[in-house]
Amino acid sequence: MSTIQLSLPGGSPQSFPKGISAKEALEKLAKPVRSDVFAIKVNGIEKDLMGPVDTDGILEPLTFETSEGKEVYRHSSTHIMAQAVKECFPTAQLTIGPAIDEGFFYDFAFERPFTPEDLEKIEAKALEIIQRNLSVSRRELSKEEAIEFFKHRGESYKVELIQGFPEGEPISVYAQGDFVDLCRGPHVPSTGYVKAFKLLNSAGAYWRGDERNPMLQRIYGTSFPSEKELNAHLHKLEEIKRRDHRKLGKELDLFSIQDETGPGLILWHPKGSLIRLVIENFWREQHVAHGYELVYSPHVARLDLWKTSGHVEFYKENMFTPMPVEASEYQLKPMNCPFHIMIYKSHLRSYRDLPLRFGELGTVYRYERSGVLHGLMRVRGFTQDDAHLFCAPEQLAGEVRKVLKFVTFILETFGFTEFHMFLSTRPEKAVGSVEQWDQATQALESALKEGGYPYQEDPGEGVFYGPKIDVKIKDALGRSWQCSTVQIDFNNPQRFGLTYIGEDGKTHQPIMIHRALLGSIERFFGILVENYAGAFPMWLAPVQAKVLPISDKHHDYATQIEKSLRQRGIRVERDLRNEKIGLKIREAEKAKIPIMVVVGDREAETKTVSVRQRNGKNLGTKTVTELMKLILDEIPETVKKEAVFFE
RNA sequence: GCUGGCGUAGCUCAAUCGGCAGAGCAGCGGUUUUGUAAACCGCAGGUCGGAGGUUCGAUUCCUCUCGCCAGCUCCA
Repeated sequence: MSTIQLSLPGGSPQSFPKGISAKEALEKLAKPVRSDVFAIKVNGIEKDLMGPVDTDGILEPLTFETSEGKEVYRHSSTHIMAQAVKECFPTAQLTIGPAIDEGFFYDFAFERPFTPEDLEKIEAKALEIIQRNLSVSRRELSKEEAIEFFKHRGESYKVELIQGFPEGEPISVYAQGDFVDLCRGPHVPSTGYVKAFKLLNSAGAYWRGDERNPMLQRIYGTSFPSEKELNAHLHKLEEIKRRDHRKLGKELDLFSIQDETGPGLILWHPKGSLIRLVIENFWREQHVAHGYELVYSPHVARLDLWKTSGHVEFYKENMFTPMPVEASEYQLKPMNCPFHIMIYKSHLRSYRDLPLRFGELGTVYRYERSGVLHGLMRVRGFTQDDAHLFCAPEQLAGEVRKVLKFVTFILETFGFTEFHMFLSTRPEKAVGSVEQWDQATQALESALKEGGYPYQEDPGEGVFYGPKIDVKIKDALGRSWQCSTVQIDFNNPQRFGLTYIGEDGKTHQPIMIHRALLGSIERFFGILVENYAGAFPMWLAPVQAKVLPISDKHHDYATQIEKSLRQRGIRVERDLRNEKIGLKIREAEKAKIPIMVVVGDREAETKTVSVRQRNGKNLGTKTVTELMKLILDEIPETVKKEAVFFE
């Protein structure tokens, strides 16, 4: 019998008989083997723990702590769910069921949607299957055998999947009890390895994601190695619900979307508008300080403009229907770029003028299918914090570098400190030469590298007119949101015939950069609401302090305090209602006002105030000067007045 | 757009297996003059999302329609 050499990462190799199970080998190499190991990587390839090892190699045990391990665990979990569905509803057909970020799903072809009662039944059955601790085994079949096997079982979707597989390669199936599923694997050794299991919800999903295909019934679930971790996850889901900007937007009276107005169209109420105003003021000041020129453009324009820009050709499905005006047609703008281009074109430009940076908080309207609208996150009318930079090719990398620095500065001010950058390269359907793409992609890459930003490449995810960098931020709950985007465009300069006169006296074509930092003001605002759970930091809080007199004897003093704070530019309100202090505090607390200023006899006599924070902390007695300092100190320097400038 | 669920007072939610629709909070009027998350009493408030249909009678059953929610797809 031949032997093989196996080792742990960084460990010394030992000899084993060829075909030994990974588990046995591991038991000899690592003492003791952790009980939560349920799969293995052999030379970097994920394998079953019970499977044979045939080659020399390094064994890396997999647990739930690794992302690969998590995937295996959830994948096994979804098989358990699928088995439960088949046991409860034998006529349901299997389709696909992958692990996803925080759990798993499985799509079934079934004659009707699953009800919440069905889910309970399925979950109970799944727990029973876990109890049974069925061992999970792998088998390989030829393509023909596999087709025959699943045909026999009435699994026509599986047959369709297998028919799409390459010829000649063996096809693996996994079995646990009577349940057999087509699967690449690996899986946990037995169903009992899944400890905490929960089904979450069900909804329709198209076969292969195509709406022309039949609708399947998708069930979502999640699983963890312990009840404790599962509960923590369920709490997080509750927290997400609690922070939902649609709910908080109503409670805090920030905005509304009304049927009579139209879906996807936002009405900004005074408190929400105030926050927006603070955001926009900050944005404008910083743009001016960073060498941008602010512009304004109309909401509609001749359809011809959108033909020139290529939007009619490439973006039609997202545009509102054009409207006839006199002899021509006008289009509600889905983007701002053509206007900024027209401003560029209004003069003959010299290389000395470049780079030109036109910025605008430009409101655009896009037709979105009704089913995709979602609060402030996905709407039909929104304001982009847009800018278009026109530069010479050699300035490209430098401009991108500056934009990235600007992006992180702005987002950090809003309290986001974790960024993930993505570089998207040439898609299949693209304009421009491969050389142009390479050059632009290199400019983006070098800006990322020079800035020291780690990034991930998204091959083929660029826009048709050029490569781009997307920046995603992480919020307080660890969710990521894409806000900023920096896109290079060599298409539009060409379409619009943009030029500048170079040092050589000849005509050259500038390169355009489209960029947004916050993305959409509506969406970014929604993200802020959820990130802060409605408790905005001092500089954004629509009401920064509320003066609460104990009784109407103290109204004059309260009014006086209010006036002093207002004079220092603090956004302050007072509550002169004939109510007890407890109620006034409760309501100020619910409105998430950062500072409550309680004034009664004691304060009026000593010319002081009693200060309470919205977190319930009582800061005790302060002078008005101390109170003002307290509030103003909480406002970041960069948003106070002067903008910080950096190169 | 598609599949499923939902739509009752400003808000959060009851009820009616077809028979004049109910509570808390908010609002208004009064009493109370209050010390760090809800004082008390009273009043008012709804063509039950909209349009048709079935019925002696529809908020309830049926059809269509609008909107919302969860997904699919798409995306700032």
